[in-house]
Amino acid sequence: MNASEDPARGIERRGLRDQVYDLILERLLAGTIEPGARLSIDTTARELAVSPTPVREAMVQLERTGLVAREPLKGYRVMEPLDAEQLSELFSARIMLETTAVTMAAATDRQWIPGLRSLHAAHIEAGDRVRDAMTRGPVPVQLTQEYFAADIAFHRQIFAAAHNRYILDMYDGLAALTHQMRAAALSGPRDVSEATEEHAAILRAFSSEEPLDAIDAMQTHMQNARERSLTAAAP
Amino acid sequence: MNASEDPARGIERRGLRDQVYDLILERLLAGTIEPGARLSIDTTARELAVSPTPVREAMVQLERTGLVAREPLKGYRVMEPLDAEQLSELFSARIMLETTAVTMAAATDRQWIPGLRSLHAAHIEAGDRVRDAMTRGPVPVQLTQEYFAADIAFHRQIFAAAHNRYILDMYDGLAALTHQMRAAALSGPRDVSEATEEHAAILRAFSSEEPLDAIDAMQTHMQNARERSLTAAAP
DNA sequence: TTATTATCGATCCTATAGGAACTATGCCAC
DNA sequence: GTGGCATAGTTCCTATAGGATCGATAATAA
Repeated sequence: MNASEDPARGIERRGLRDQVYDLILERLLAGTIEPGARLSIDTTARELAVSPTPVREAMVQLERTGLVAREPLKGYRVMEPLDAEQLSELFSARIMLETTAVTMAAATDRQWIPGLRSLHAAHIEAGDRVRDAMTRGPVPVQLTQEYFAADIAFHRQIFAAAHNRYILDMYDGLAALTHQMRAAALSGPRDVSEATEEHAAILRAFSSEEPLDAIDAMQTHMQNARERSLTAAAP
Repeated sequence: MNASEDPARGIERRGLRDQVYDLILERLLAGTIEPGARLSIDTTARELAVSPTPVREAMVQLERTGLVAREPLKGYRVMEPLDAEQLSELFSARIMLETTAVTMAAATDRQWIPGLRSLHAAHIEAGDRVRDAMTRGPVPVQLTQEYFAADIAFHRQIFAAAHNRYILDMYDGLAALTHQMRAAALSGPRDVSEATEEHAAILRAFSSEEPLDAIDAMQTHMQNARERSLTAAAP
């Protein structure tokens, strides 16, 4: 209605479309909506107290993430979780992207490495909180969300350092699916420990005098991550 | 209005959104709209005799192609043509994708090669028509459009043979920019001859007993294409 | 003459209403 | 009992109208 009611919100100026997009994306990544369920346009609009138009725009944008599917004249549906074949293709695509990004990033002046180090520290802290919560029962959704966000931020920093906007966009396009996949694959505290340690190895290689070693470290990380997800997906 | 007027169109069922998307994309790729010009929502809606809502949805979808940019509360603009840095990044991204796709495709059973051969023949025919038109003055827009479409179809077949939907989506996401870039770089009949010959080399390698040679052929093609675009962009 | 401010026009953004299509339920015929 | 058909409900899709914002022009003051 009156978006300028709160002057403290400053220069949001994003329009309703992006806010609706963030809200629905948050719901989808939380996994509370069952796969295959229909995402009604105006039901969602009523729930969020907006008109269907911005919801419709957000849905178009959500198609790009691969989390929802559109059937013309039938509406939107929540995508089913990835099967084994899709999982394999997703990892192949990620390996291609990450390998290229690491190679490009290793050829730069590496001024961005302090930033990567702090992101790594944040990832470790989030991992500690998750492992700590694991000892006391089911892990709250918000903790795992923060953990995955920190993980993605670490990888994304490497892509940003590669200085290629198109490859960065490709990674962002896969980020939502990767997040969803990992949420389904996170099985125990060992996954967290292994992931943070592999990240540390990548960081060490970048900081060393042989930054090209980061390529091998990243490929090791990817292969281990693939195995971790496969063992979790096929019980 | 009444989309069911023609019963022979069968089960299109695409809704207005995709039709509007195709129309605007066609206009953008034709290059008749000057860069930086504003794409008014309801002006476009009036021109196409539809309501602003499907136009708005098509615009969201067009953002993904990189041909239009959105400024919240200010509308959409036609993107400026790619500068040298963006051009370099685009080629780096394409080389990554094409190299990976060729490697994957070479490892398959290669039943798709007859299809690639016919696409190559169509590409040659379209190239002949363009070169023929070049001798008689300015080339009609439709001919160059068909030529680029045949070129993209050739590459896309290789991506389809790689059997990775995510990498295929990445290629599709770059296709519009590639098309636009090539339209600005097409300078003379030599470009057409070289491109078709390089495609022929890729096809020969795929058909040979050493399909992995197609990787080298593709990389040669990419590097030559990069040089052709650079010489055309910097007169 | 220059800088600031107020006003006007155009456009985007949002909300509401009506028509069209799809899904599901119930009925009838075989 | 089963298959086909008609009808009702729900939802998507499109169109129109009103409020808010941005950019530009013109007028005024220094």
